[in-house]
Amino acid sequence: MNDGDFRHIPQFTVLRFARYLNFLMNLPDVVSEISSSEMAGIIGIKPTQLRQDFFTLGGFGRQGKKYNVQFLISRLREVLAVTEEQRMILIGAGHLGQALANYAGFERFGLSLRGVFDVNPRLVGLKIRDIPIMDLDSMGAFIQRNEIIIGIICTPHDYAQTTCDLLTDHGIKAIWNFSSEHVLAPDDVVVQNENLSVGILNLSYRLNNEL
Amino acid sequence: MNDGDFRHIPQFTVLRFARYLNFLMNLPDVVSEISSSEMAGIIGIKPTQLRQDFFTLGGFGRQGKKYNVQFLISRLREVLAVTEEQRMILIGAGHLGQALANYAGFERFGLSLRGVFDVNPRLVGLKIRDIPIMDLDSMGAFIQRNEIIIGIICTPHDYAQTTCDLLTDHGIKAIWNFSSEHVLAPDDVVVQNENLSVGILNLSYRLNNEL
DNA sequence: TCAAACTTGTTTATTTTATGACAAGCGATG
DNA sequence: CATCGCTTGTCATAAAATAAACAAGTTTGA
Repeated sequence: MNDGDFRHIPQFTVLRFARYLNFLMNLPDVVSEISSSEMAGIIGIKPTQLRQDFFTLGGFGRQGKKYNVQFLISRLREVLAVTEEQRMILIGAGHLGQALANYAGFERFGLSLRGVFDVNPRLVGLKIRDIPIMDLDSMGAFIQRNEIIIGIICTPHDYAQTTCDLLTDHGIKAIWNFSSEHVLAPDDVVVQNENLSVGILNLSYRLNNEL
Repeated sequence: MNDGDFRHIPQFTVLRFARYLNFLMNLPDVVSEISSSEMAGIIGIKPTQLRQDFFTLGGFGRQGKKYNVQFLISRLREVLAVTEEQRMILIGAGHLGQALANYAGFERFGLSLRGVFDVNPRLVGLKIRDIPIMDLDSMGAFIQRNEIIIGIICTPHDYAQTTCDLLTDHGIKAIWNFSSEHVLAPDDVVVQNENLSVGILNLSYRLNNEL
């Protein structure tokens, strides 16, 4: 119902888009359409917020009719830019690093983990799901040869910023940081800090204040 | 400088409190005081936001003087309710579950993981850092005997809601959910959904739109 | 002692996000 | 065909979060 298709998408709407996409992709195949209130109820938000979110994408859906699940999925993949393959590497093959490398759930978004790097010589040479663990010194060449654009940091916190610098020096454009240290990067690099302690501390606060 | 000490704390301020606390606890011992601009610069926010956040806690700090690191830490621990031990269990000993169980980083907040549960008989009986992996059937009794208040869900997404229900049925008051399914719980239970895909999808969006 | 360069506390304004209200459209039922 | 109950699109308003501005205090050094 609108023309330009270019409306500003609020920051928080993007986060919800990710949740919507996840939810829709987990849905059984037999579900071909869904209403805003059904979906919002399960996700735990208000239907009007969901419709407002979709409104920023321009008019799809028609009044009186539910949303088509497959169309929603493809539209959201488009917006979130996960229609084509994006290659990743991971640095730090500790417990969390290994767990993420073993997790195959990102592949359905076209996110492909190509290599794991560590400084521990006892880990170098091993494989995780056919993904080789390599020495950190070989990272630069690997990034260029394999057109890697996303780096995942799973090092101890005191190596996080150094690792981040190393990644950006070698041309990485997106960093997903799981260490407990907030890392900073140049303006042309996107950083997503995912400090797990924040989640549990927030839970602790809410446990003692909301109830 | 204020009296009642009771001001509303915005939701997002709480999340930043968690980041502040993390940052301060990672600091070397020799750093005994810090200014809002130093701290904000490293964390990647504006100094005025940091001061505004602390303002909600009532007046501490004095004009002209930097913040005392130890005082900040203890005040933040107080607000986030991590001054005393809180006991946790974890359900689902897959890769991510094992990684979290191996991660000792939460203990410094008094968060103590007491048991891991799984349905896989090949895992039951093993230990992770002295934490026993037990059969899911024994969970209810374990919760009551050990005064567990936090449950961590690391199951596949199609078992997440069932696990959540099981936990709440046995009196768990806080749930930290790492599955890709958003789980819902009764009003007297706090849920923190930590779907990892949201982070990477947000990163993908920003990579393709902010740059 | 005085001034300059810092610091934080607090209020006010701006921006961003969430909610509410309602028109408009579809589909089934009688 | 008319109506009732459902649906989404859209705009206006309310609420929340962020940023700016500045007063007021401390420290340092000339």
